Amino acid sequence: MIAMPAGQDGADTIETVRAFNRFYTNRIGVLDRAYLDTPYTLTEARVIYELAARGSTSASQLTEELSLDPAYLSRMLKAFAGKGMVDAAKDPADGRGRLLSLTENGRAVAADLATRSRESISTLIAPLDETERLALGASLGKATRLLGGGESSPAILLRDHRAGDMGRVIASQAKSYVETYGWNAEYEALVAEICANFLRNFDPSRERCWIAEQHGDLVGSIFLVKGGESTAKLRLLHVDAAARGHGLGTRLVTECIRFAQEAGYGRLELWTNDILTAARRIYQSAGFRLEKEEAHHSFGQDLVGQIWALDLEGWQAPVRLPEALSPASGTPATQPA
Amino acid sequence: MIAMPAGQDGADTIETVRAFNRFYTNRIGVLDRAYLDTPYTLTEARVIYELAARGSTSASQLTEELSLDPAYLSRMLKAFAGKGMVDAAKDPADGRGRLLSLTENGRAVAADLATRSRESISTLIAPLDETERLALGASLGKATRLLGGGESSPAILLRDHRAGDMGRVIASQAKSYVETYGWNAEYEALVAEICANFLRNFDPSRERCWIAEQHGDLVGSIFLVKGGESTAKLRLLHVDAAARGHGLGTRLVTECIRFAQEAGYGRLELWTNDILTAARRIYQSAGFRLEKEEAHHSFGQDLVGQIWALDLEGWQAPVRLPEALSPASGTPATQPA
DNA sequence: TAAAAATAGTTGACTCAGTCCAATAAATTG
DNA sequence: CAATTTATTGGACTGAGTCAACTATTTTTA
Repeated sequence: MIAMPAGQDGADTIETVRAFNRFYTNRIGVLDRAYLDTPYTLTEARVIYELAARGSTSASQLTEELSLDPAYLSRMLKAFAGKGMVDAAKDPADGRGRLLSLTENGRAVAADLATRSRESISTLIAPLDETERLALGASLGKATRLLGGGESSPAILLRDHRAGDMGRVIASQAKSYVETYGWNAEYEALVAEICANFLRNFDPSRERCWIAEQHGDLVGSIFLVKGGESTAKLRLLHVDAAARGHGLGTRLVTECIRFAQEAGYGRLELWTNDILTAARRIYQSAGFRLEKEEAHHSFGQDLVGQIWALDLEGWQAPVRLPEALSPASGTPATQPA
Repeated sequence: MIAMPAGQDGADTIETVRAFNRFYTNRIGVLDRAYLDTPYTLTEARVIYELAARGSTSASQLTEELSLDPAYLSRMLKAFAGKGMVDAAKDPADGRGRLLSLTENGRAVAADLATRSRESISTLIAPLDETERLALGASLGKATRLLGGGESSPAILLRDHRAGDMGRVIASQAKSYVETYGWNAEYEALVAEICANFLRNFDPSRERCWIAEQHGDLVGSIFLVKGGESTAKLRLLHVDAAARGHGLGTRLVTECIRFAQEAGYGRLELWTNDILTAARRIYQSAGFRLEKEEAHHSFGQDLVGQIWALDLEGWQAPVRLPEALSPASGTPATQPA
């Protein structure tokens, strides 16, 4: 009746990758033979693409990047030069090397190849509907990034919440706290209640939720809700393990404080637990002071709850170098005594 | 402050696939040249793999599947036969064709190739931690399935809820109802409340949640909770668009009813809305009767709520052919008058 | 600073994976 | 039974990619 969880350990990953490899060589490899109906080989096309992508390069860089035989590449470039596709100028810095670049003509060929490549992929994904296309793009993008092919820029976007985001926040927080601290389902219930109340009573002018997204995945969040007369409450700060080390927590807290200030609140409060040291450091650096501590038993654990507060009057974001995230990097002046 | 949603339309998908293609040929293609340190070409290895995978085949099937030149394959098979790797028996059914199969020897070669392939991939994913490996497997698996390489078997598993599942349920339902029926955030709030209460008051002997998972994605869910003396409530039935057409809804409802019966309830109730016709059909086929209808304004819409009920005394699952899912497929005998 | 070693690229010679075309032989069709 | 189609094979070829040897520089080292 109830089946096993879909276990996928290391060995299983290998089999999945192997299956993908076979599938991909069968399906895509077909398109490569007489590359896209052009007089060029797949390898030639790769060289042309690489030349177009980098402004000008050396032959050795190309052999390196594309794992080509230097002799083979040399002949290929000679042929390209013969057709007026590439310019090979002496490298002024190094007499041995030559600087290669595409001519106008060569760039036209590159553009043509790119168009054909797009068309061929367009055919490939033709049977997919929009949702499936998005899923495919996300999957292959993620695979590329995981295998080290993507740019290293994290590109984390902050945006307002949309349909389904509360659920994603609940899921990511519950999973994280259960796995990291062994908290029980009570925590997921609490987060769900908070989120439900947020949606029910949401007042856009005085409340807000920030969703941090990276490549379409939710990687962090923070909420600001009314707490009383002129008091706002910061809630549910969370940064996913995968996105830590980029100052996202600080960024979220800063956004939140700034909005609270603009919305006219005088004081910002938050409740947290002492074991969440990373979060505490962020609060401290932002200027929060610890107001109260109290032991409690929740989420199946003995914990120490903490209430922190920040005076929003004249608050200014502490100056910190972007990406400088070591615990000591907060300027001491902004830390409470 | 607030950035654009990470828009990824059709054109964007194409670019992602192209980038992946380039990356993959550069990264993986390298491994292919002198295939895995064996005397075999990549193409030869593909043929060997295919022969190992199918018990016995014809040459024409291989050329078809791997897009090979028949002449080329013929020569290759001859060479394999010479080395005692393949057996080519006359096809009794068709005198023109021959049935190909690997010999003991050939199977040993296939096993060796598989091992080397696994090792090479193991190296490739060595820098990834466990979470990243799982993500890679999931991504490539999904890409394979999307592009039509996976087995068509849906393989939907039902299991109890785990940490984070409530969040996933909330997210998928909210997204789905907002997109399909234009419901507002009130609905997400309601689902979140229901889930929170479920977790808070969860009584494993009399309550239960089923999560339907396909390839690691949540594709459906259903809840059973206490409703009163001897009455149980069925809640939050949902089947994701991607998983419809496999009888999952019926399967979930059947599981739920069966559990309710075993748990000793006498009556099962549920609340739904008349616009959810697919769900209603499932309830009807299972034997539920419409007890009450009432117009209400919720989720930003004018809706008609319905209460359905089922007498659990002596209930038996209606007989239906597996995968026979057309609305009329429920046997009339089991449908309420 | 001169000799040795490494780097960047070129050229010649070669091979073998993969292609194209035609032939053969059995099976199917009209 | 002639005509056509399907399954496979053989001959002939080509050109992508490899290996080794060589020149021209630059860098290292003794």
